[in-house]
Amino acid sequence: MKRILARDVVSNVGQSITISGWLHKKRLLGGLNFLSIRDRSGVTQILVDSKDELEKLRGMQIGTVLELTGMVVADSRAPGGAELHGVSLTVLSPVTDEPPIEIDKPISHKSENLDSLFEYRILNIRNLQEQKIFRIRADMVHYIREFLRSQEFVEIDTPKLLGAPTEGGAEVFKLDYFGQVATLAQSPQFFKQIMVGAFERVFEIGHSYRAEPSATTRHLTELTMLDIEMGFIKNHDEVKKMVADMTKNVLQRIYDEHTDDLRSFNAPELKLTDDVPQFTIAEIHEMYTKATGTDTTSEKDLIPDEERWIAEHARKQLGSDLVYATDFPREAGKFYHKFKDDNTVAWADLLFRGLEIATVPLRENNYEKMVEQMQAVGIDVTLDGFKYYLQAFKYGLPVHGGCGFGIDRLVQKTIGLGNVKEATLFPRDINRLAP
RNA sequence: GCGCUCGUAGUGAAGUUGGCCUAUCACGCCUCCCUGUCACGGAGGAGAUCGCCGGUUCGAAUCCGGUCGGGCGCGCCA
Repeated sequence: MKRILARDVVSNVGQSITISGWLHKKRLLGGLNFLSIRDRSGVTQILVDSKDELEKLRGMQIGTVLELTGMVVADSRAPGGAELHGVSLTVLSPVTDEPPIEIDKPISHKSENLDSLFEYRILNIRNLQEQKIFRIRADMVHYIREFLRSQEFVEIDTPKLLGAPTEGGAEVFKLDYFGQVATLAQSPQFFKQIMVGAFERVFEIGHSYRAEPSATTRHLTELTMLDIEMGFIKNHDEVKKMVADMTKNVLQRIYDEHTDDLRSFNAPELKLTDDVPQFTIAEIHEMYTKATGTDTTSEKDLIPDEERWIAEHARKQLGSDLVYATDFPREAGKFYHKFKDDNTVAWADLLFRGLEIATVPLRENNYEKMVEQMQAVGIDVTLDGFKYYLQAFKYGLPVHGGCGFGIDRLVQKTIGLGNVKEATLFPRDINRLAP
């Protein structure tokens, strides 16, 4: 018999149907016994009226996989307006061990309980509220793809297994590769720039690996990045606008289409403006120093508290959850950045609710200048890690820029989760490699 | 990596100025009762060498040292 999903039960009133799913809840009242059966579309209530049928569930724990056939009866007292009566049930996969956590109850997201959250991830991901996080995440990624494709970006995949380390900066993971040293990619940086030479506009959604011993609420060792790169741009503003438009589009859609889900997480009200407010790093240092008395004017980057402060300012004074911090000082720049005449870098950070979610720089695209900037920081441009990269410049790259955008952080801040790991199915950090 | 903080049944918590702890509660689990539950309700029961090692003491969940692990903040972060 054809399987009917939970969401379609109510449209089969008067019919005998078969459903299958996981035993989600037993509420045994004696002569009146209710079961909740979970499938991918939701939960169906079953009224078990036969003692023999109920007896098949003796010793069966939550999570037991069942198939049930019964008559759909409309009843306003049933969740969803209908339930199954007169069921006969078959145990497809018995579960006799008591699950270590309660799947049908709210799962604690208190920071001190996060270890248990990830330790029992296999089971708590069956919790309906927990699932919402990852359904929201899946849709946000889907919206990002739709937006970028509508702007004629081509999706690419680039290798995560690389040779000797190149970019420097963040620590890289090294591993044995048939006797030679390989590293895990910290970003698709070089490859996406190379691909500008083919498609002008490219993006990749993939994993990046960083061996930084960071123990914070915003770091993972394996993270999901959206990398965008676009060529033939007039100026830095054009890239910032593209990234801002994409972000606003995705946020607005998720708020429109998951309104109830976001409310169930007490997600903050979404505040967007036509133009994302912008402040230079120097301006933020000055404003922050004036407001708090802590002098940050000699910092090359924003300190975490400044990120929170400027976000608060943008939300309260300007009505925007998004804010750009622009014009990083020259000493913060890397060899592939485009430096400006005023001793700053054409590089902006996009902050969302107080957290850096994207870096949005302009690249140097002139071959000679690129080689010069590389040699200035002691790079041997004949190494494999650089010579192929440089070919793209030697044989013609237009002015280009893009962004590295943290998907995990975007989801975290959209929902209002305290730790980026909560927005990740199976987070990887300094101590956790499983599950 | 540094600082602060936490570690008690399967889960979440209380107890932590040493003795009233033979360790308390809630949920879950087991047995039974219950005909409209939806965090069902009721009665009873099982389940913890209080992270680990060592020390102080007549006596340690509680104090001290070490160790492992978690969390938060900072640093680091193309």
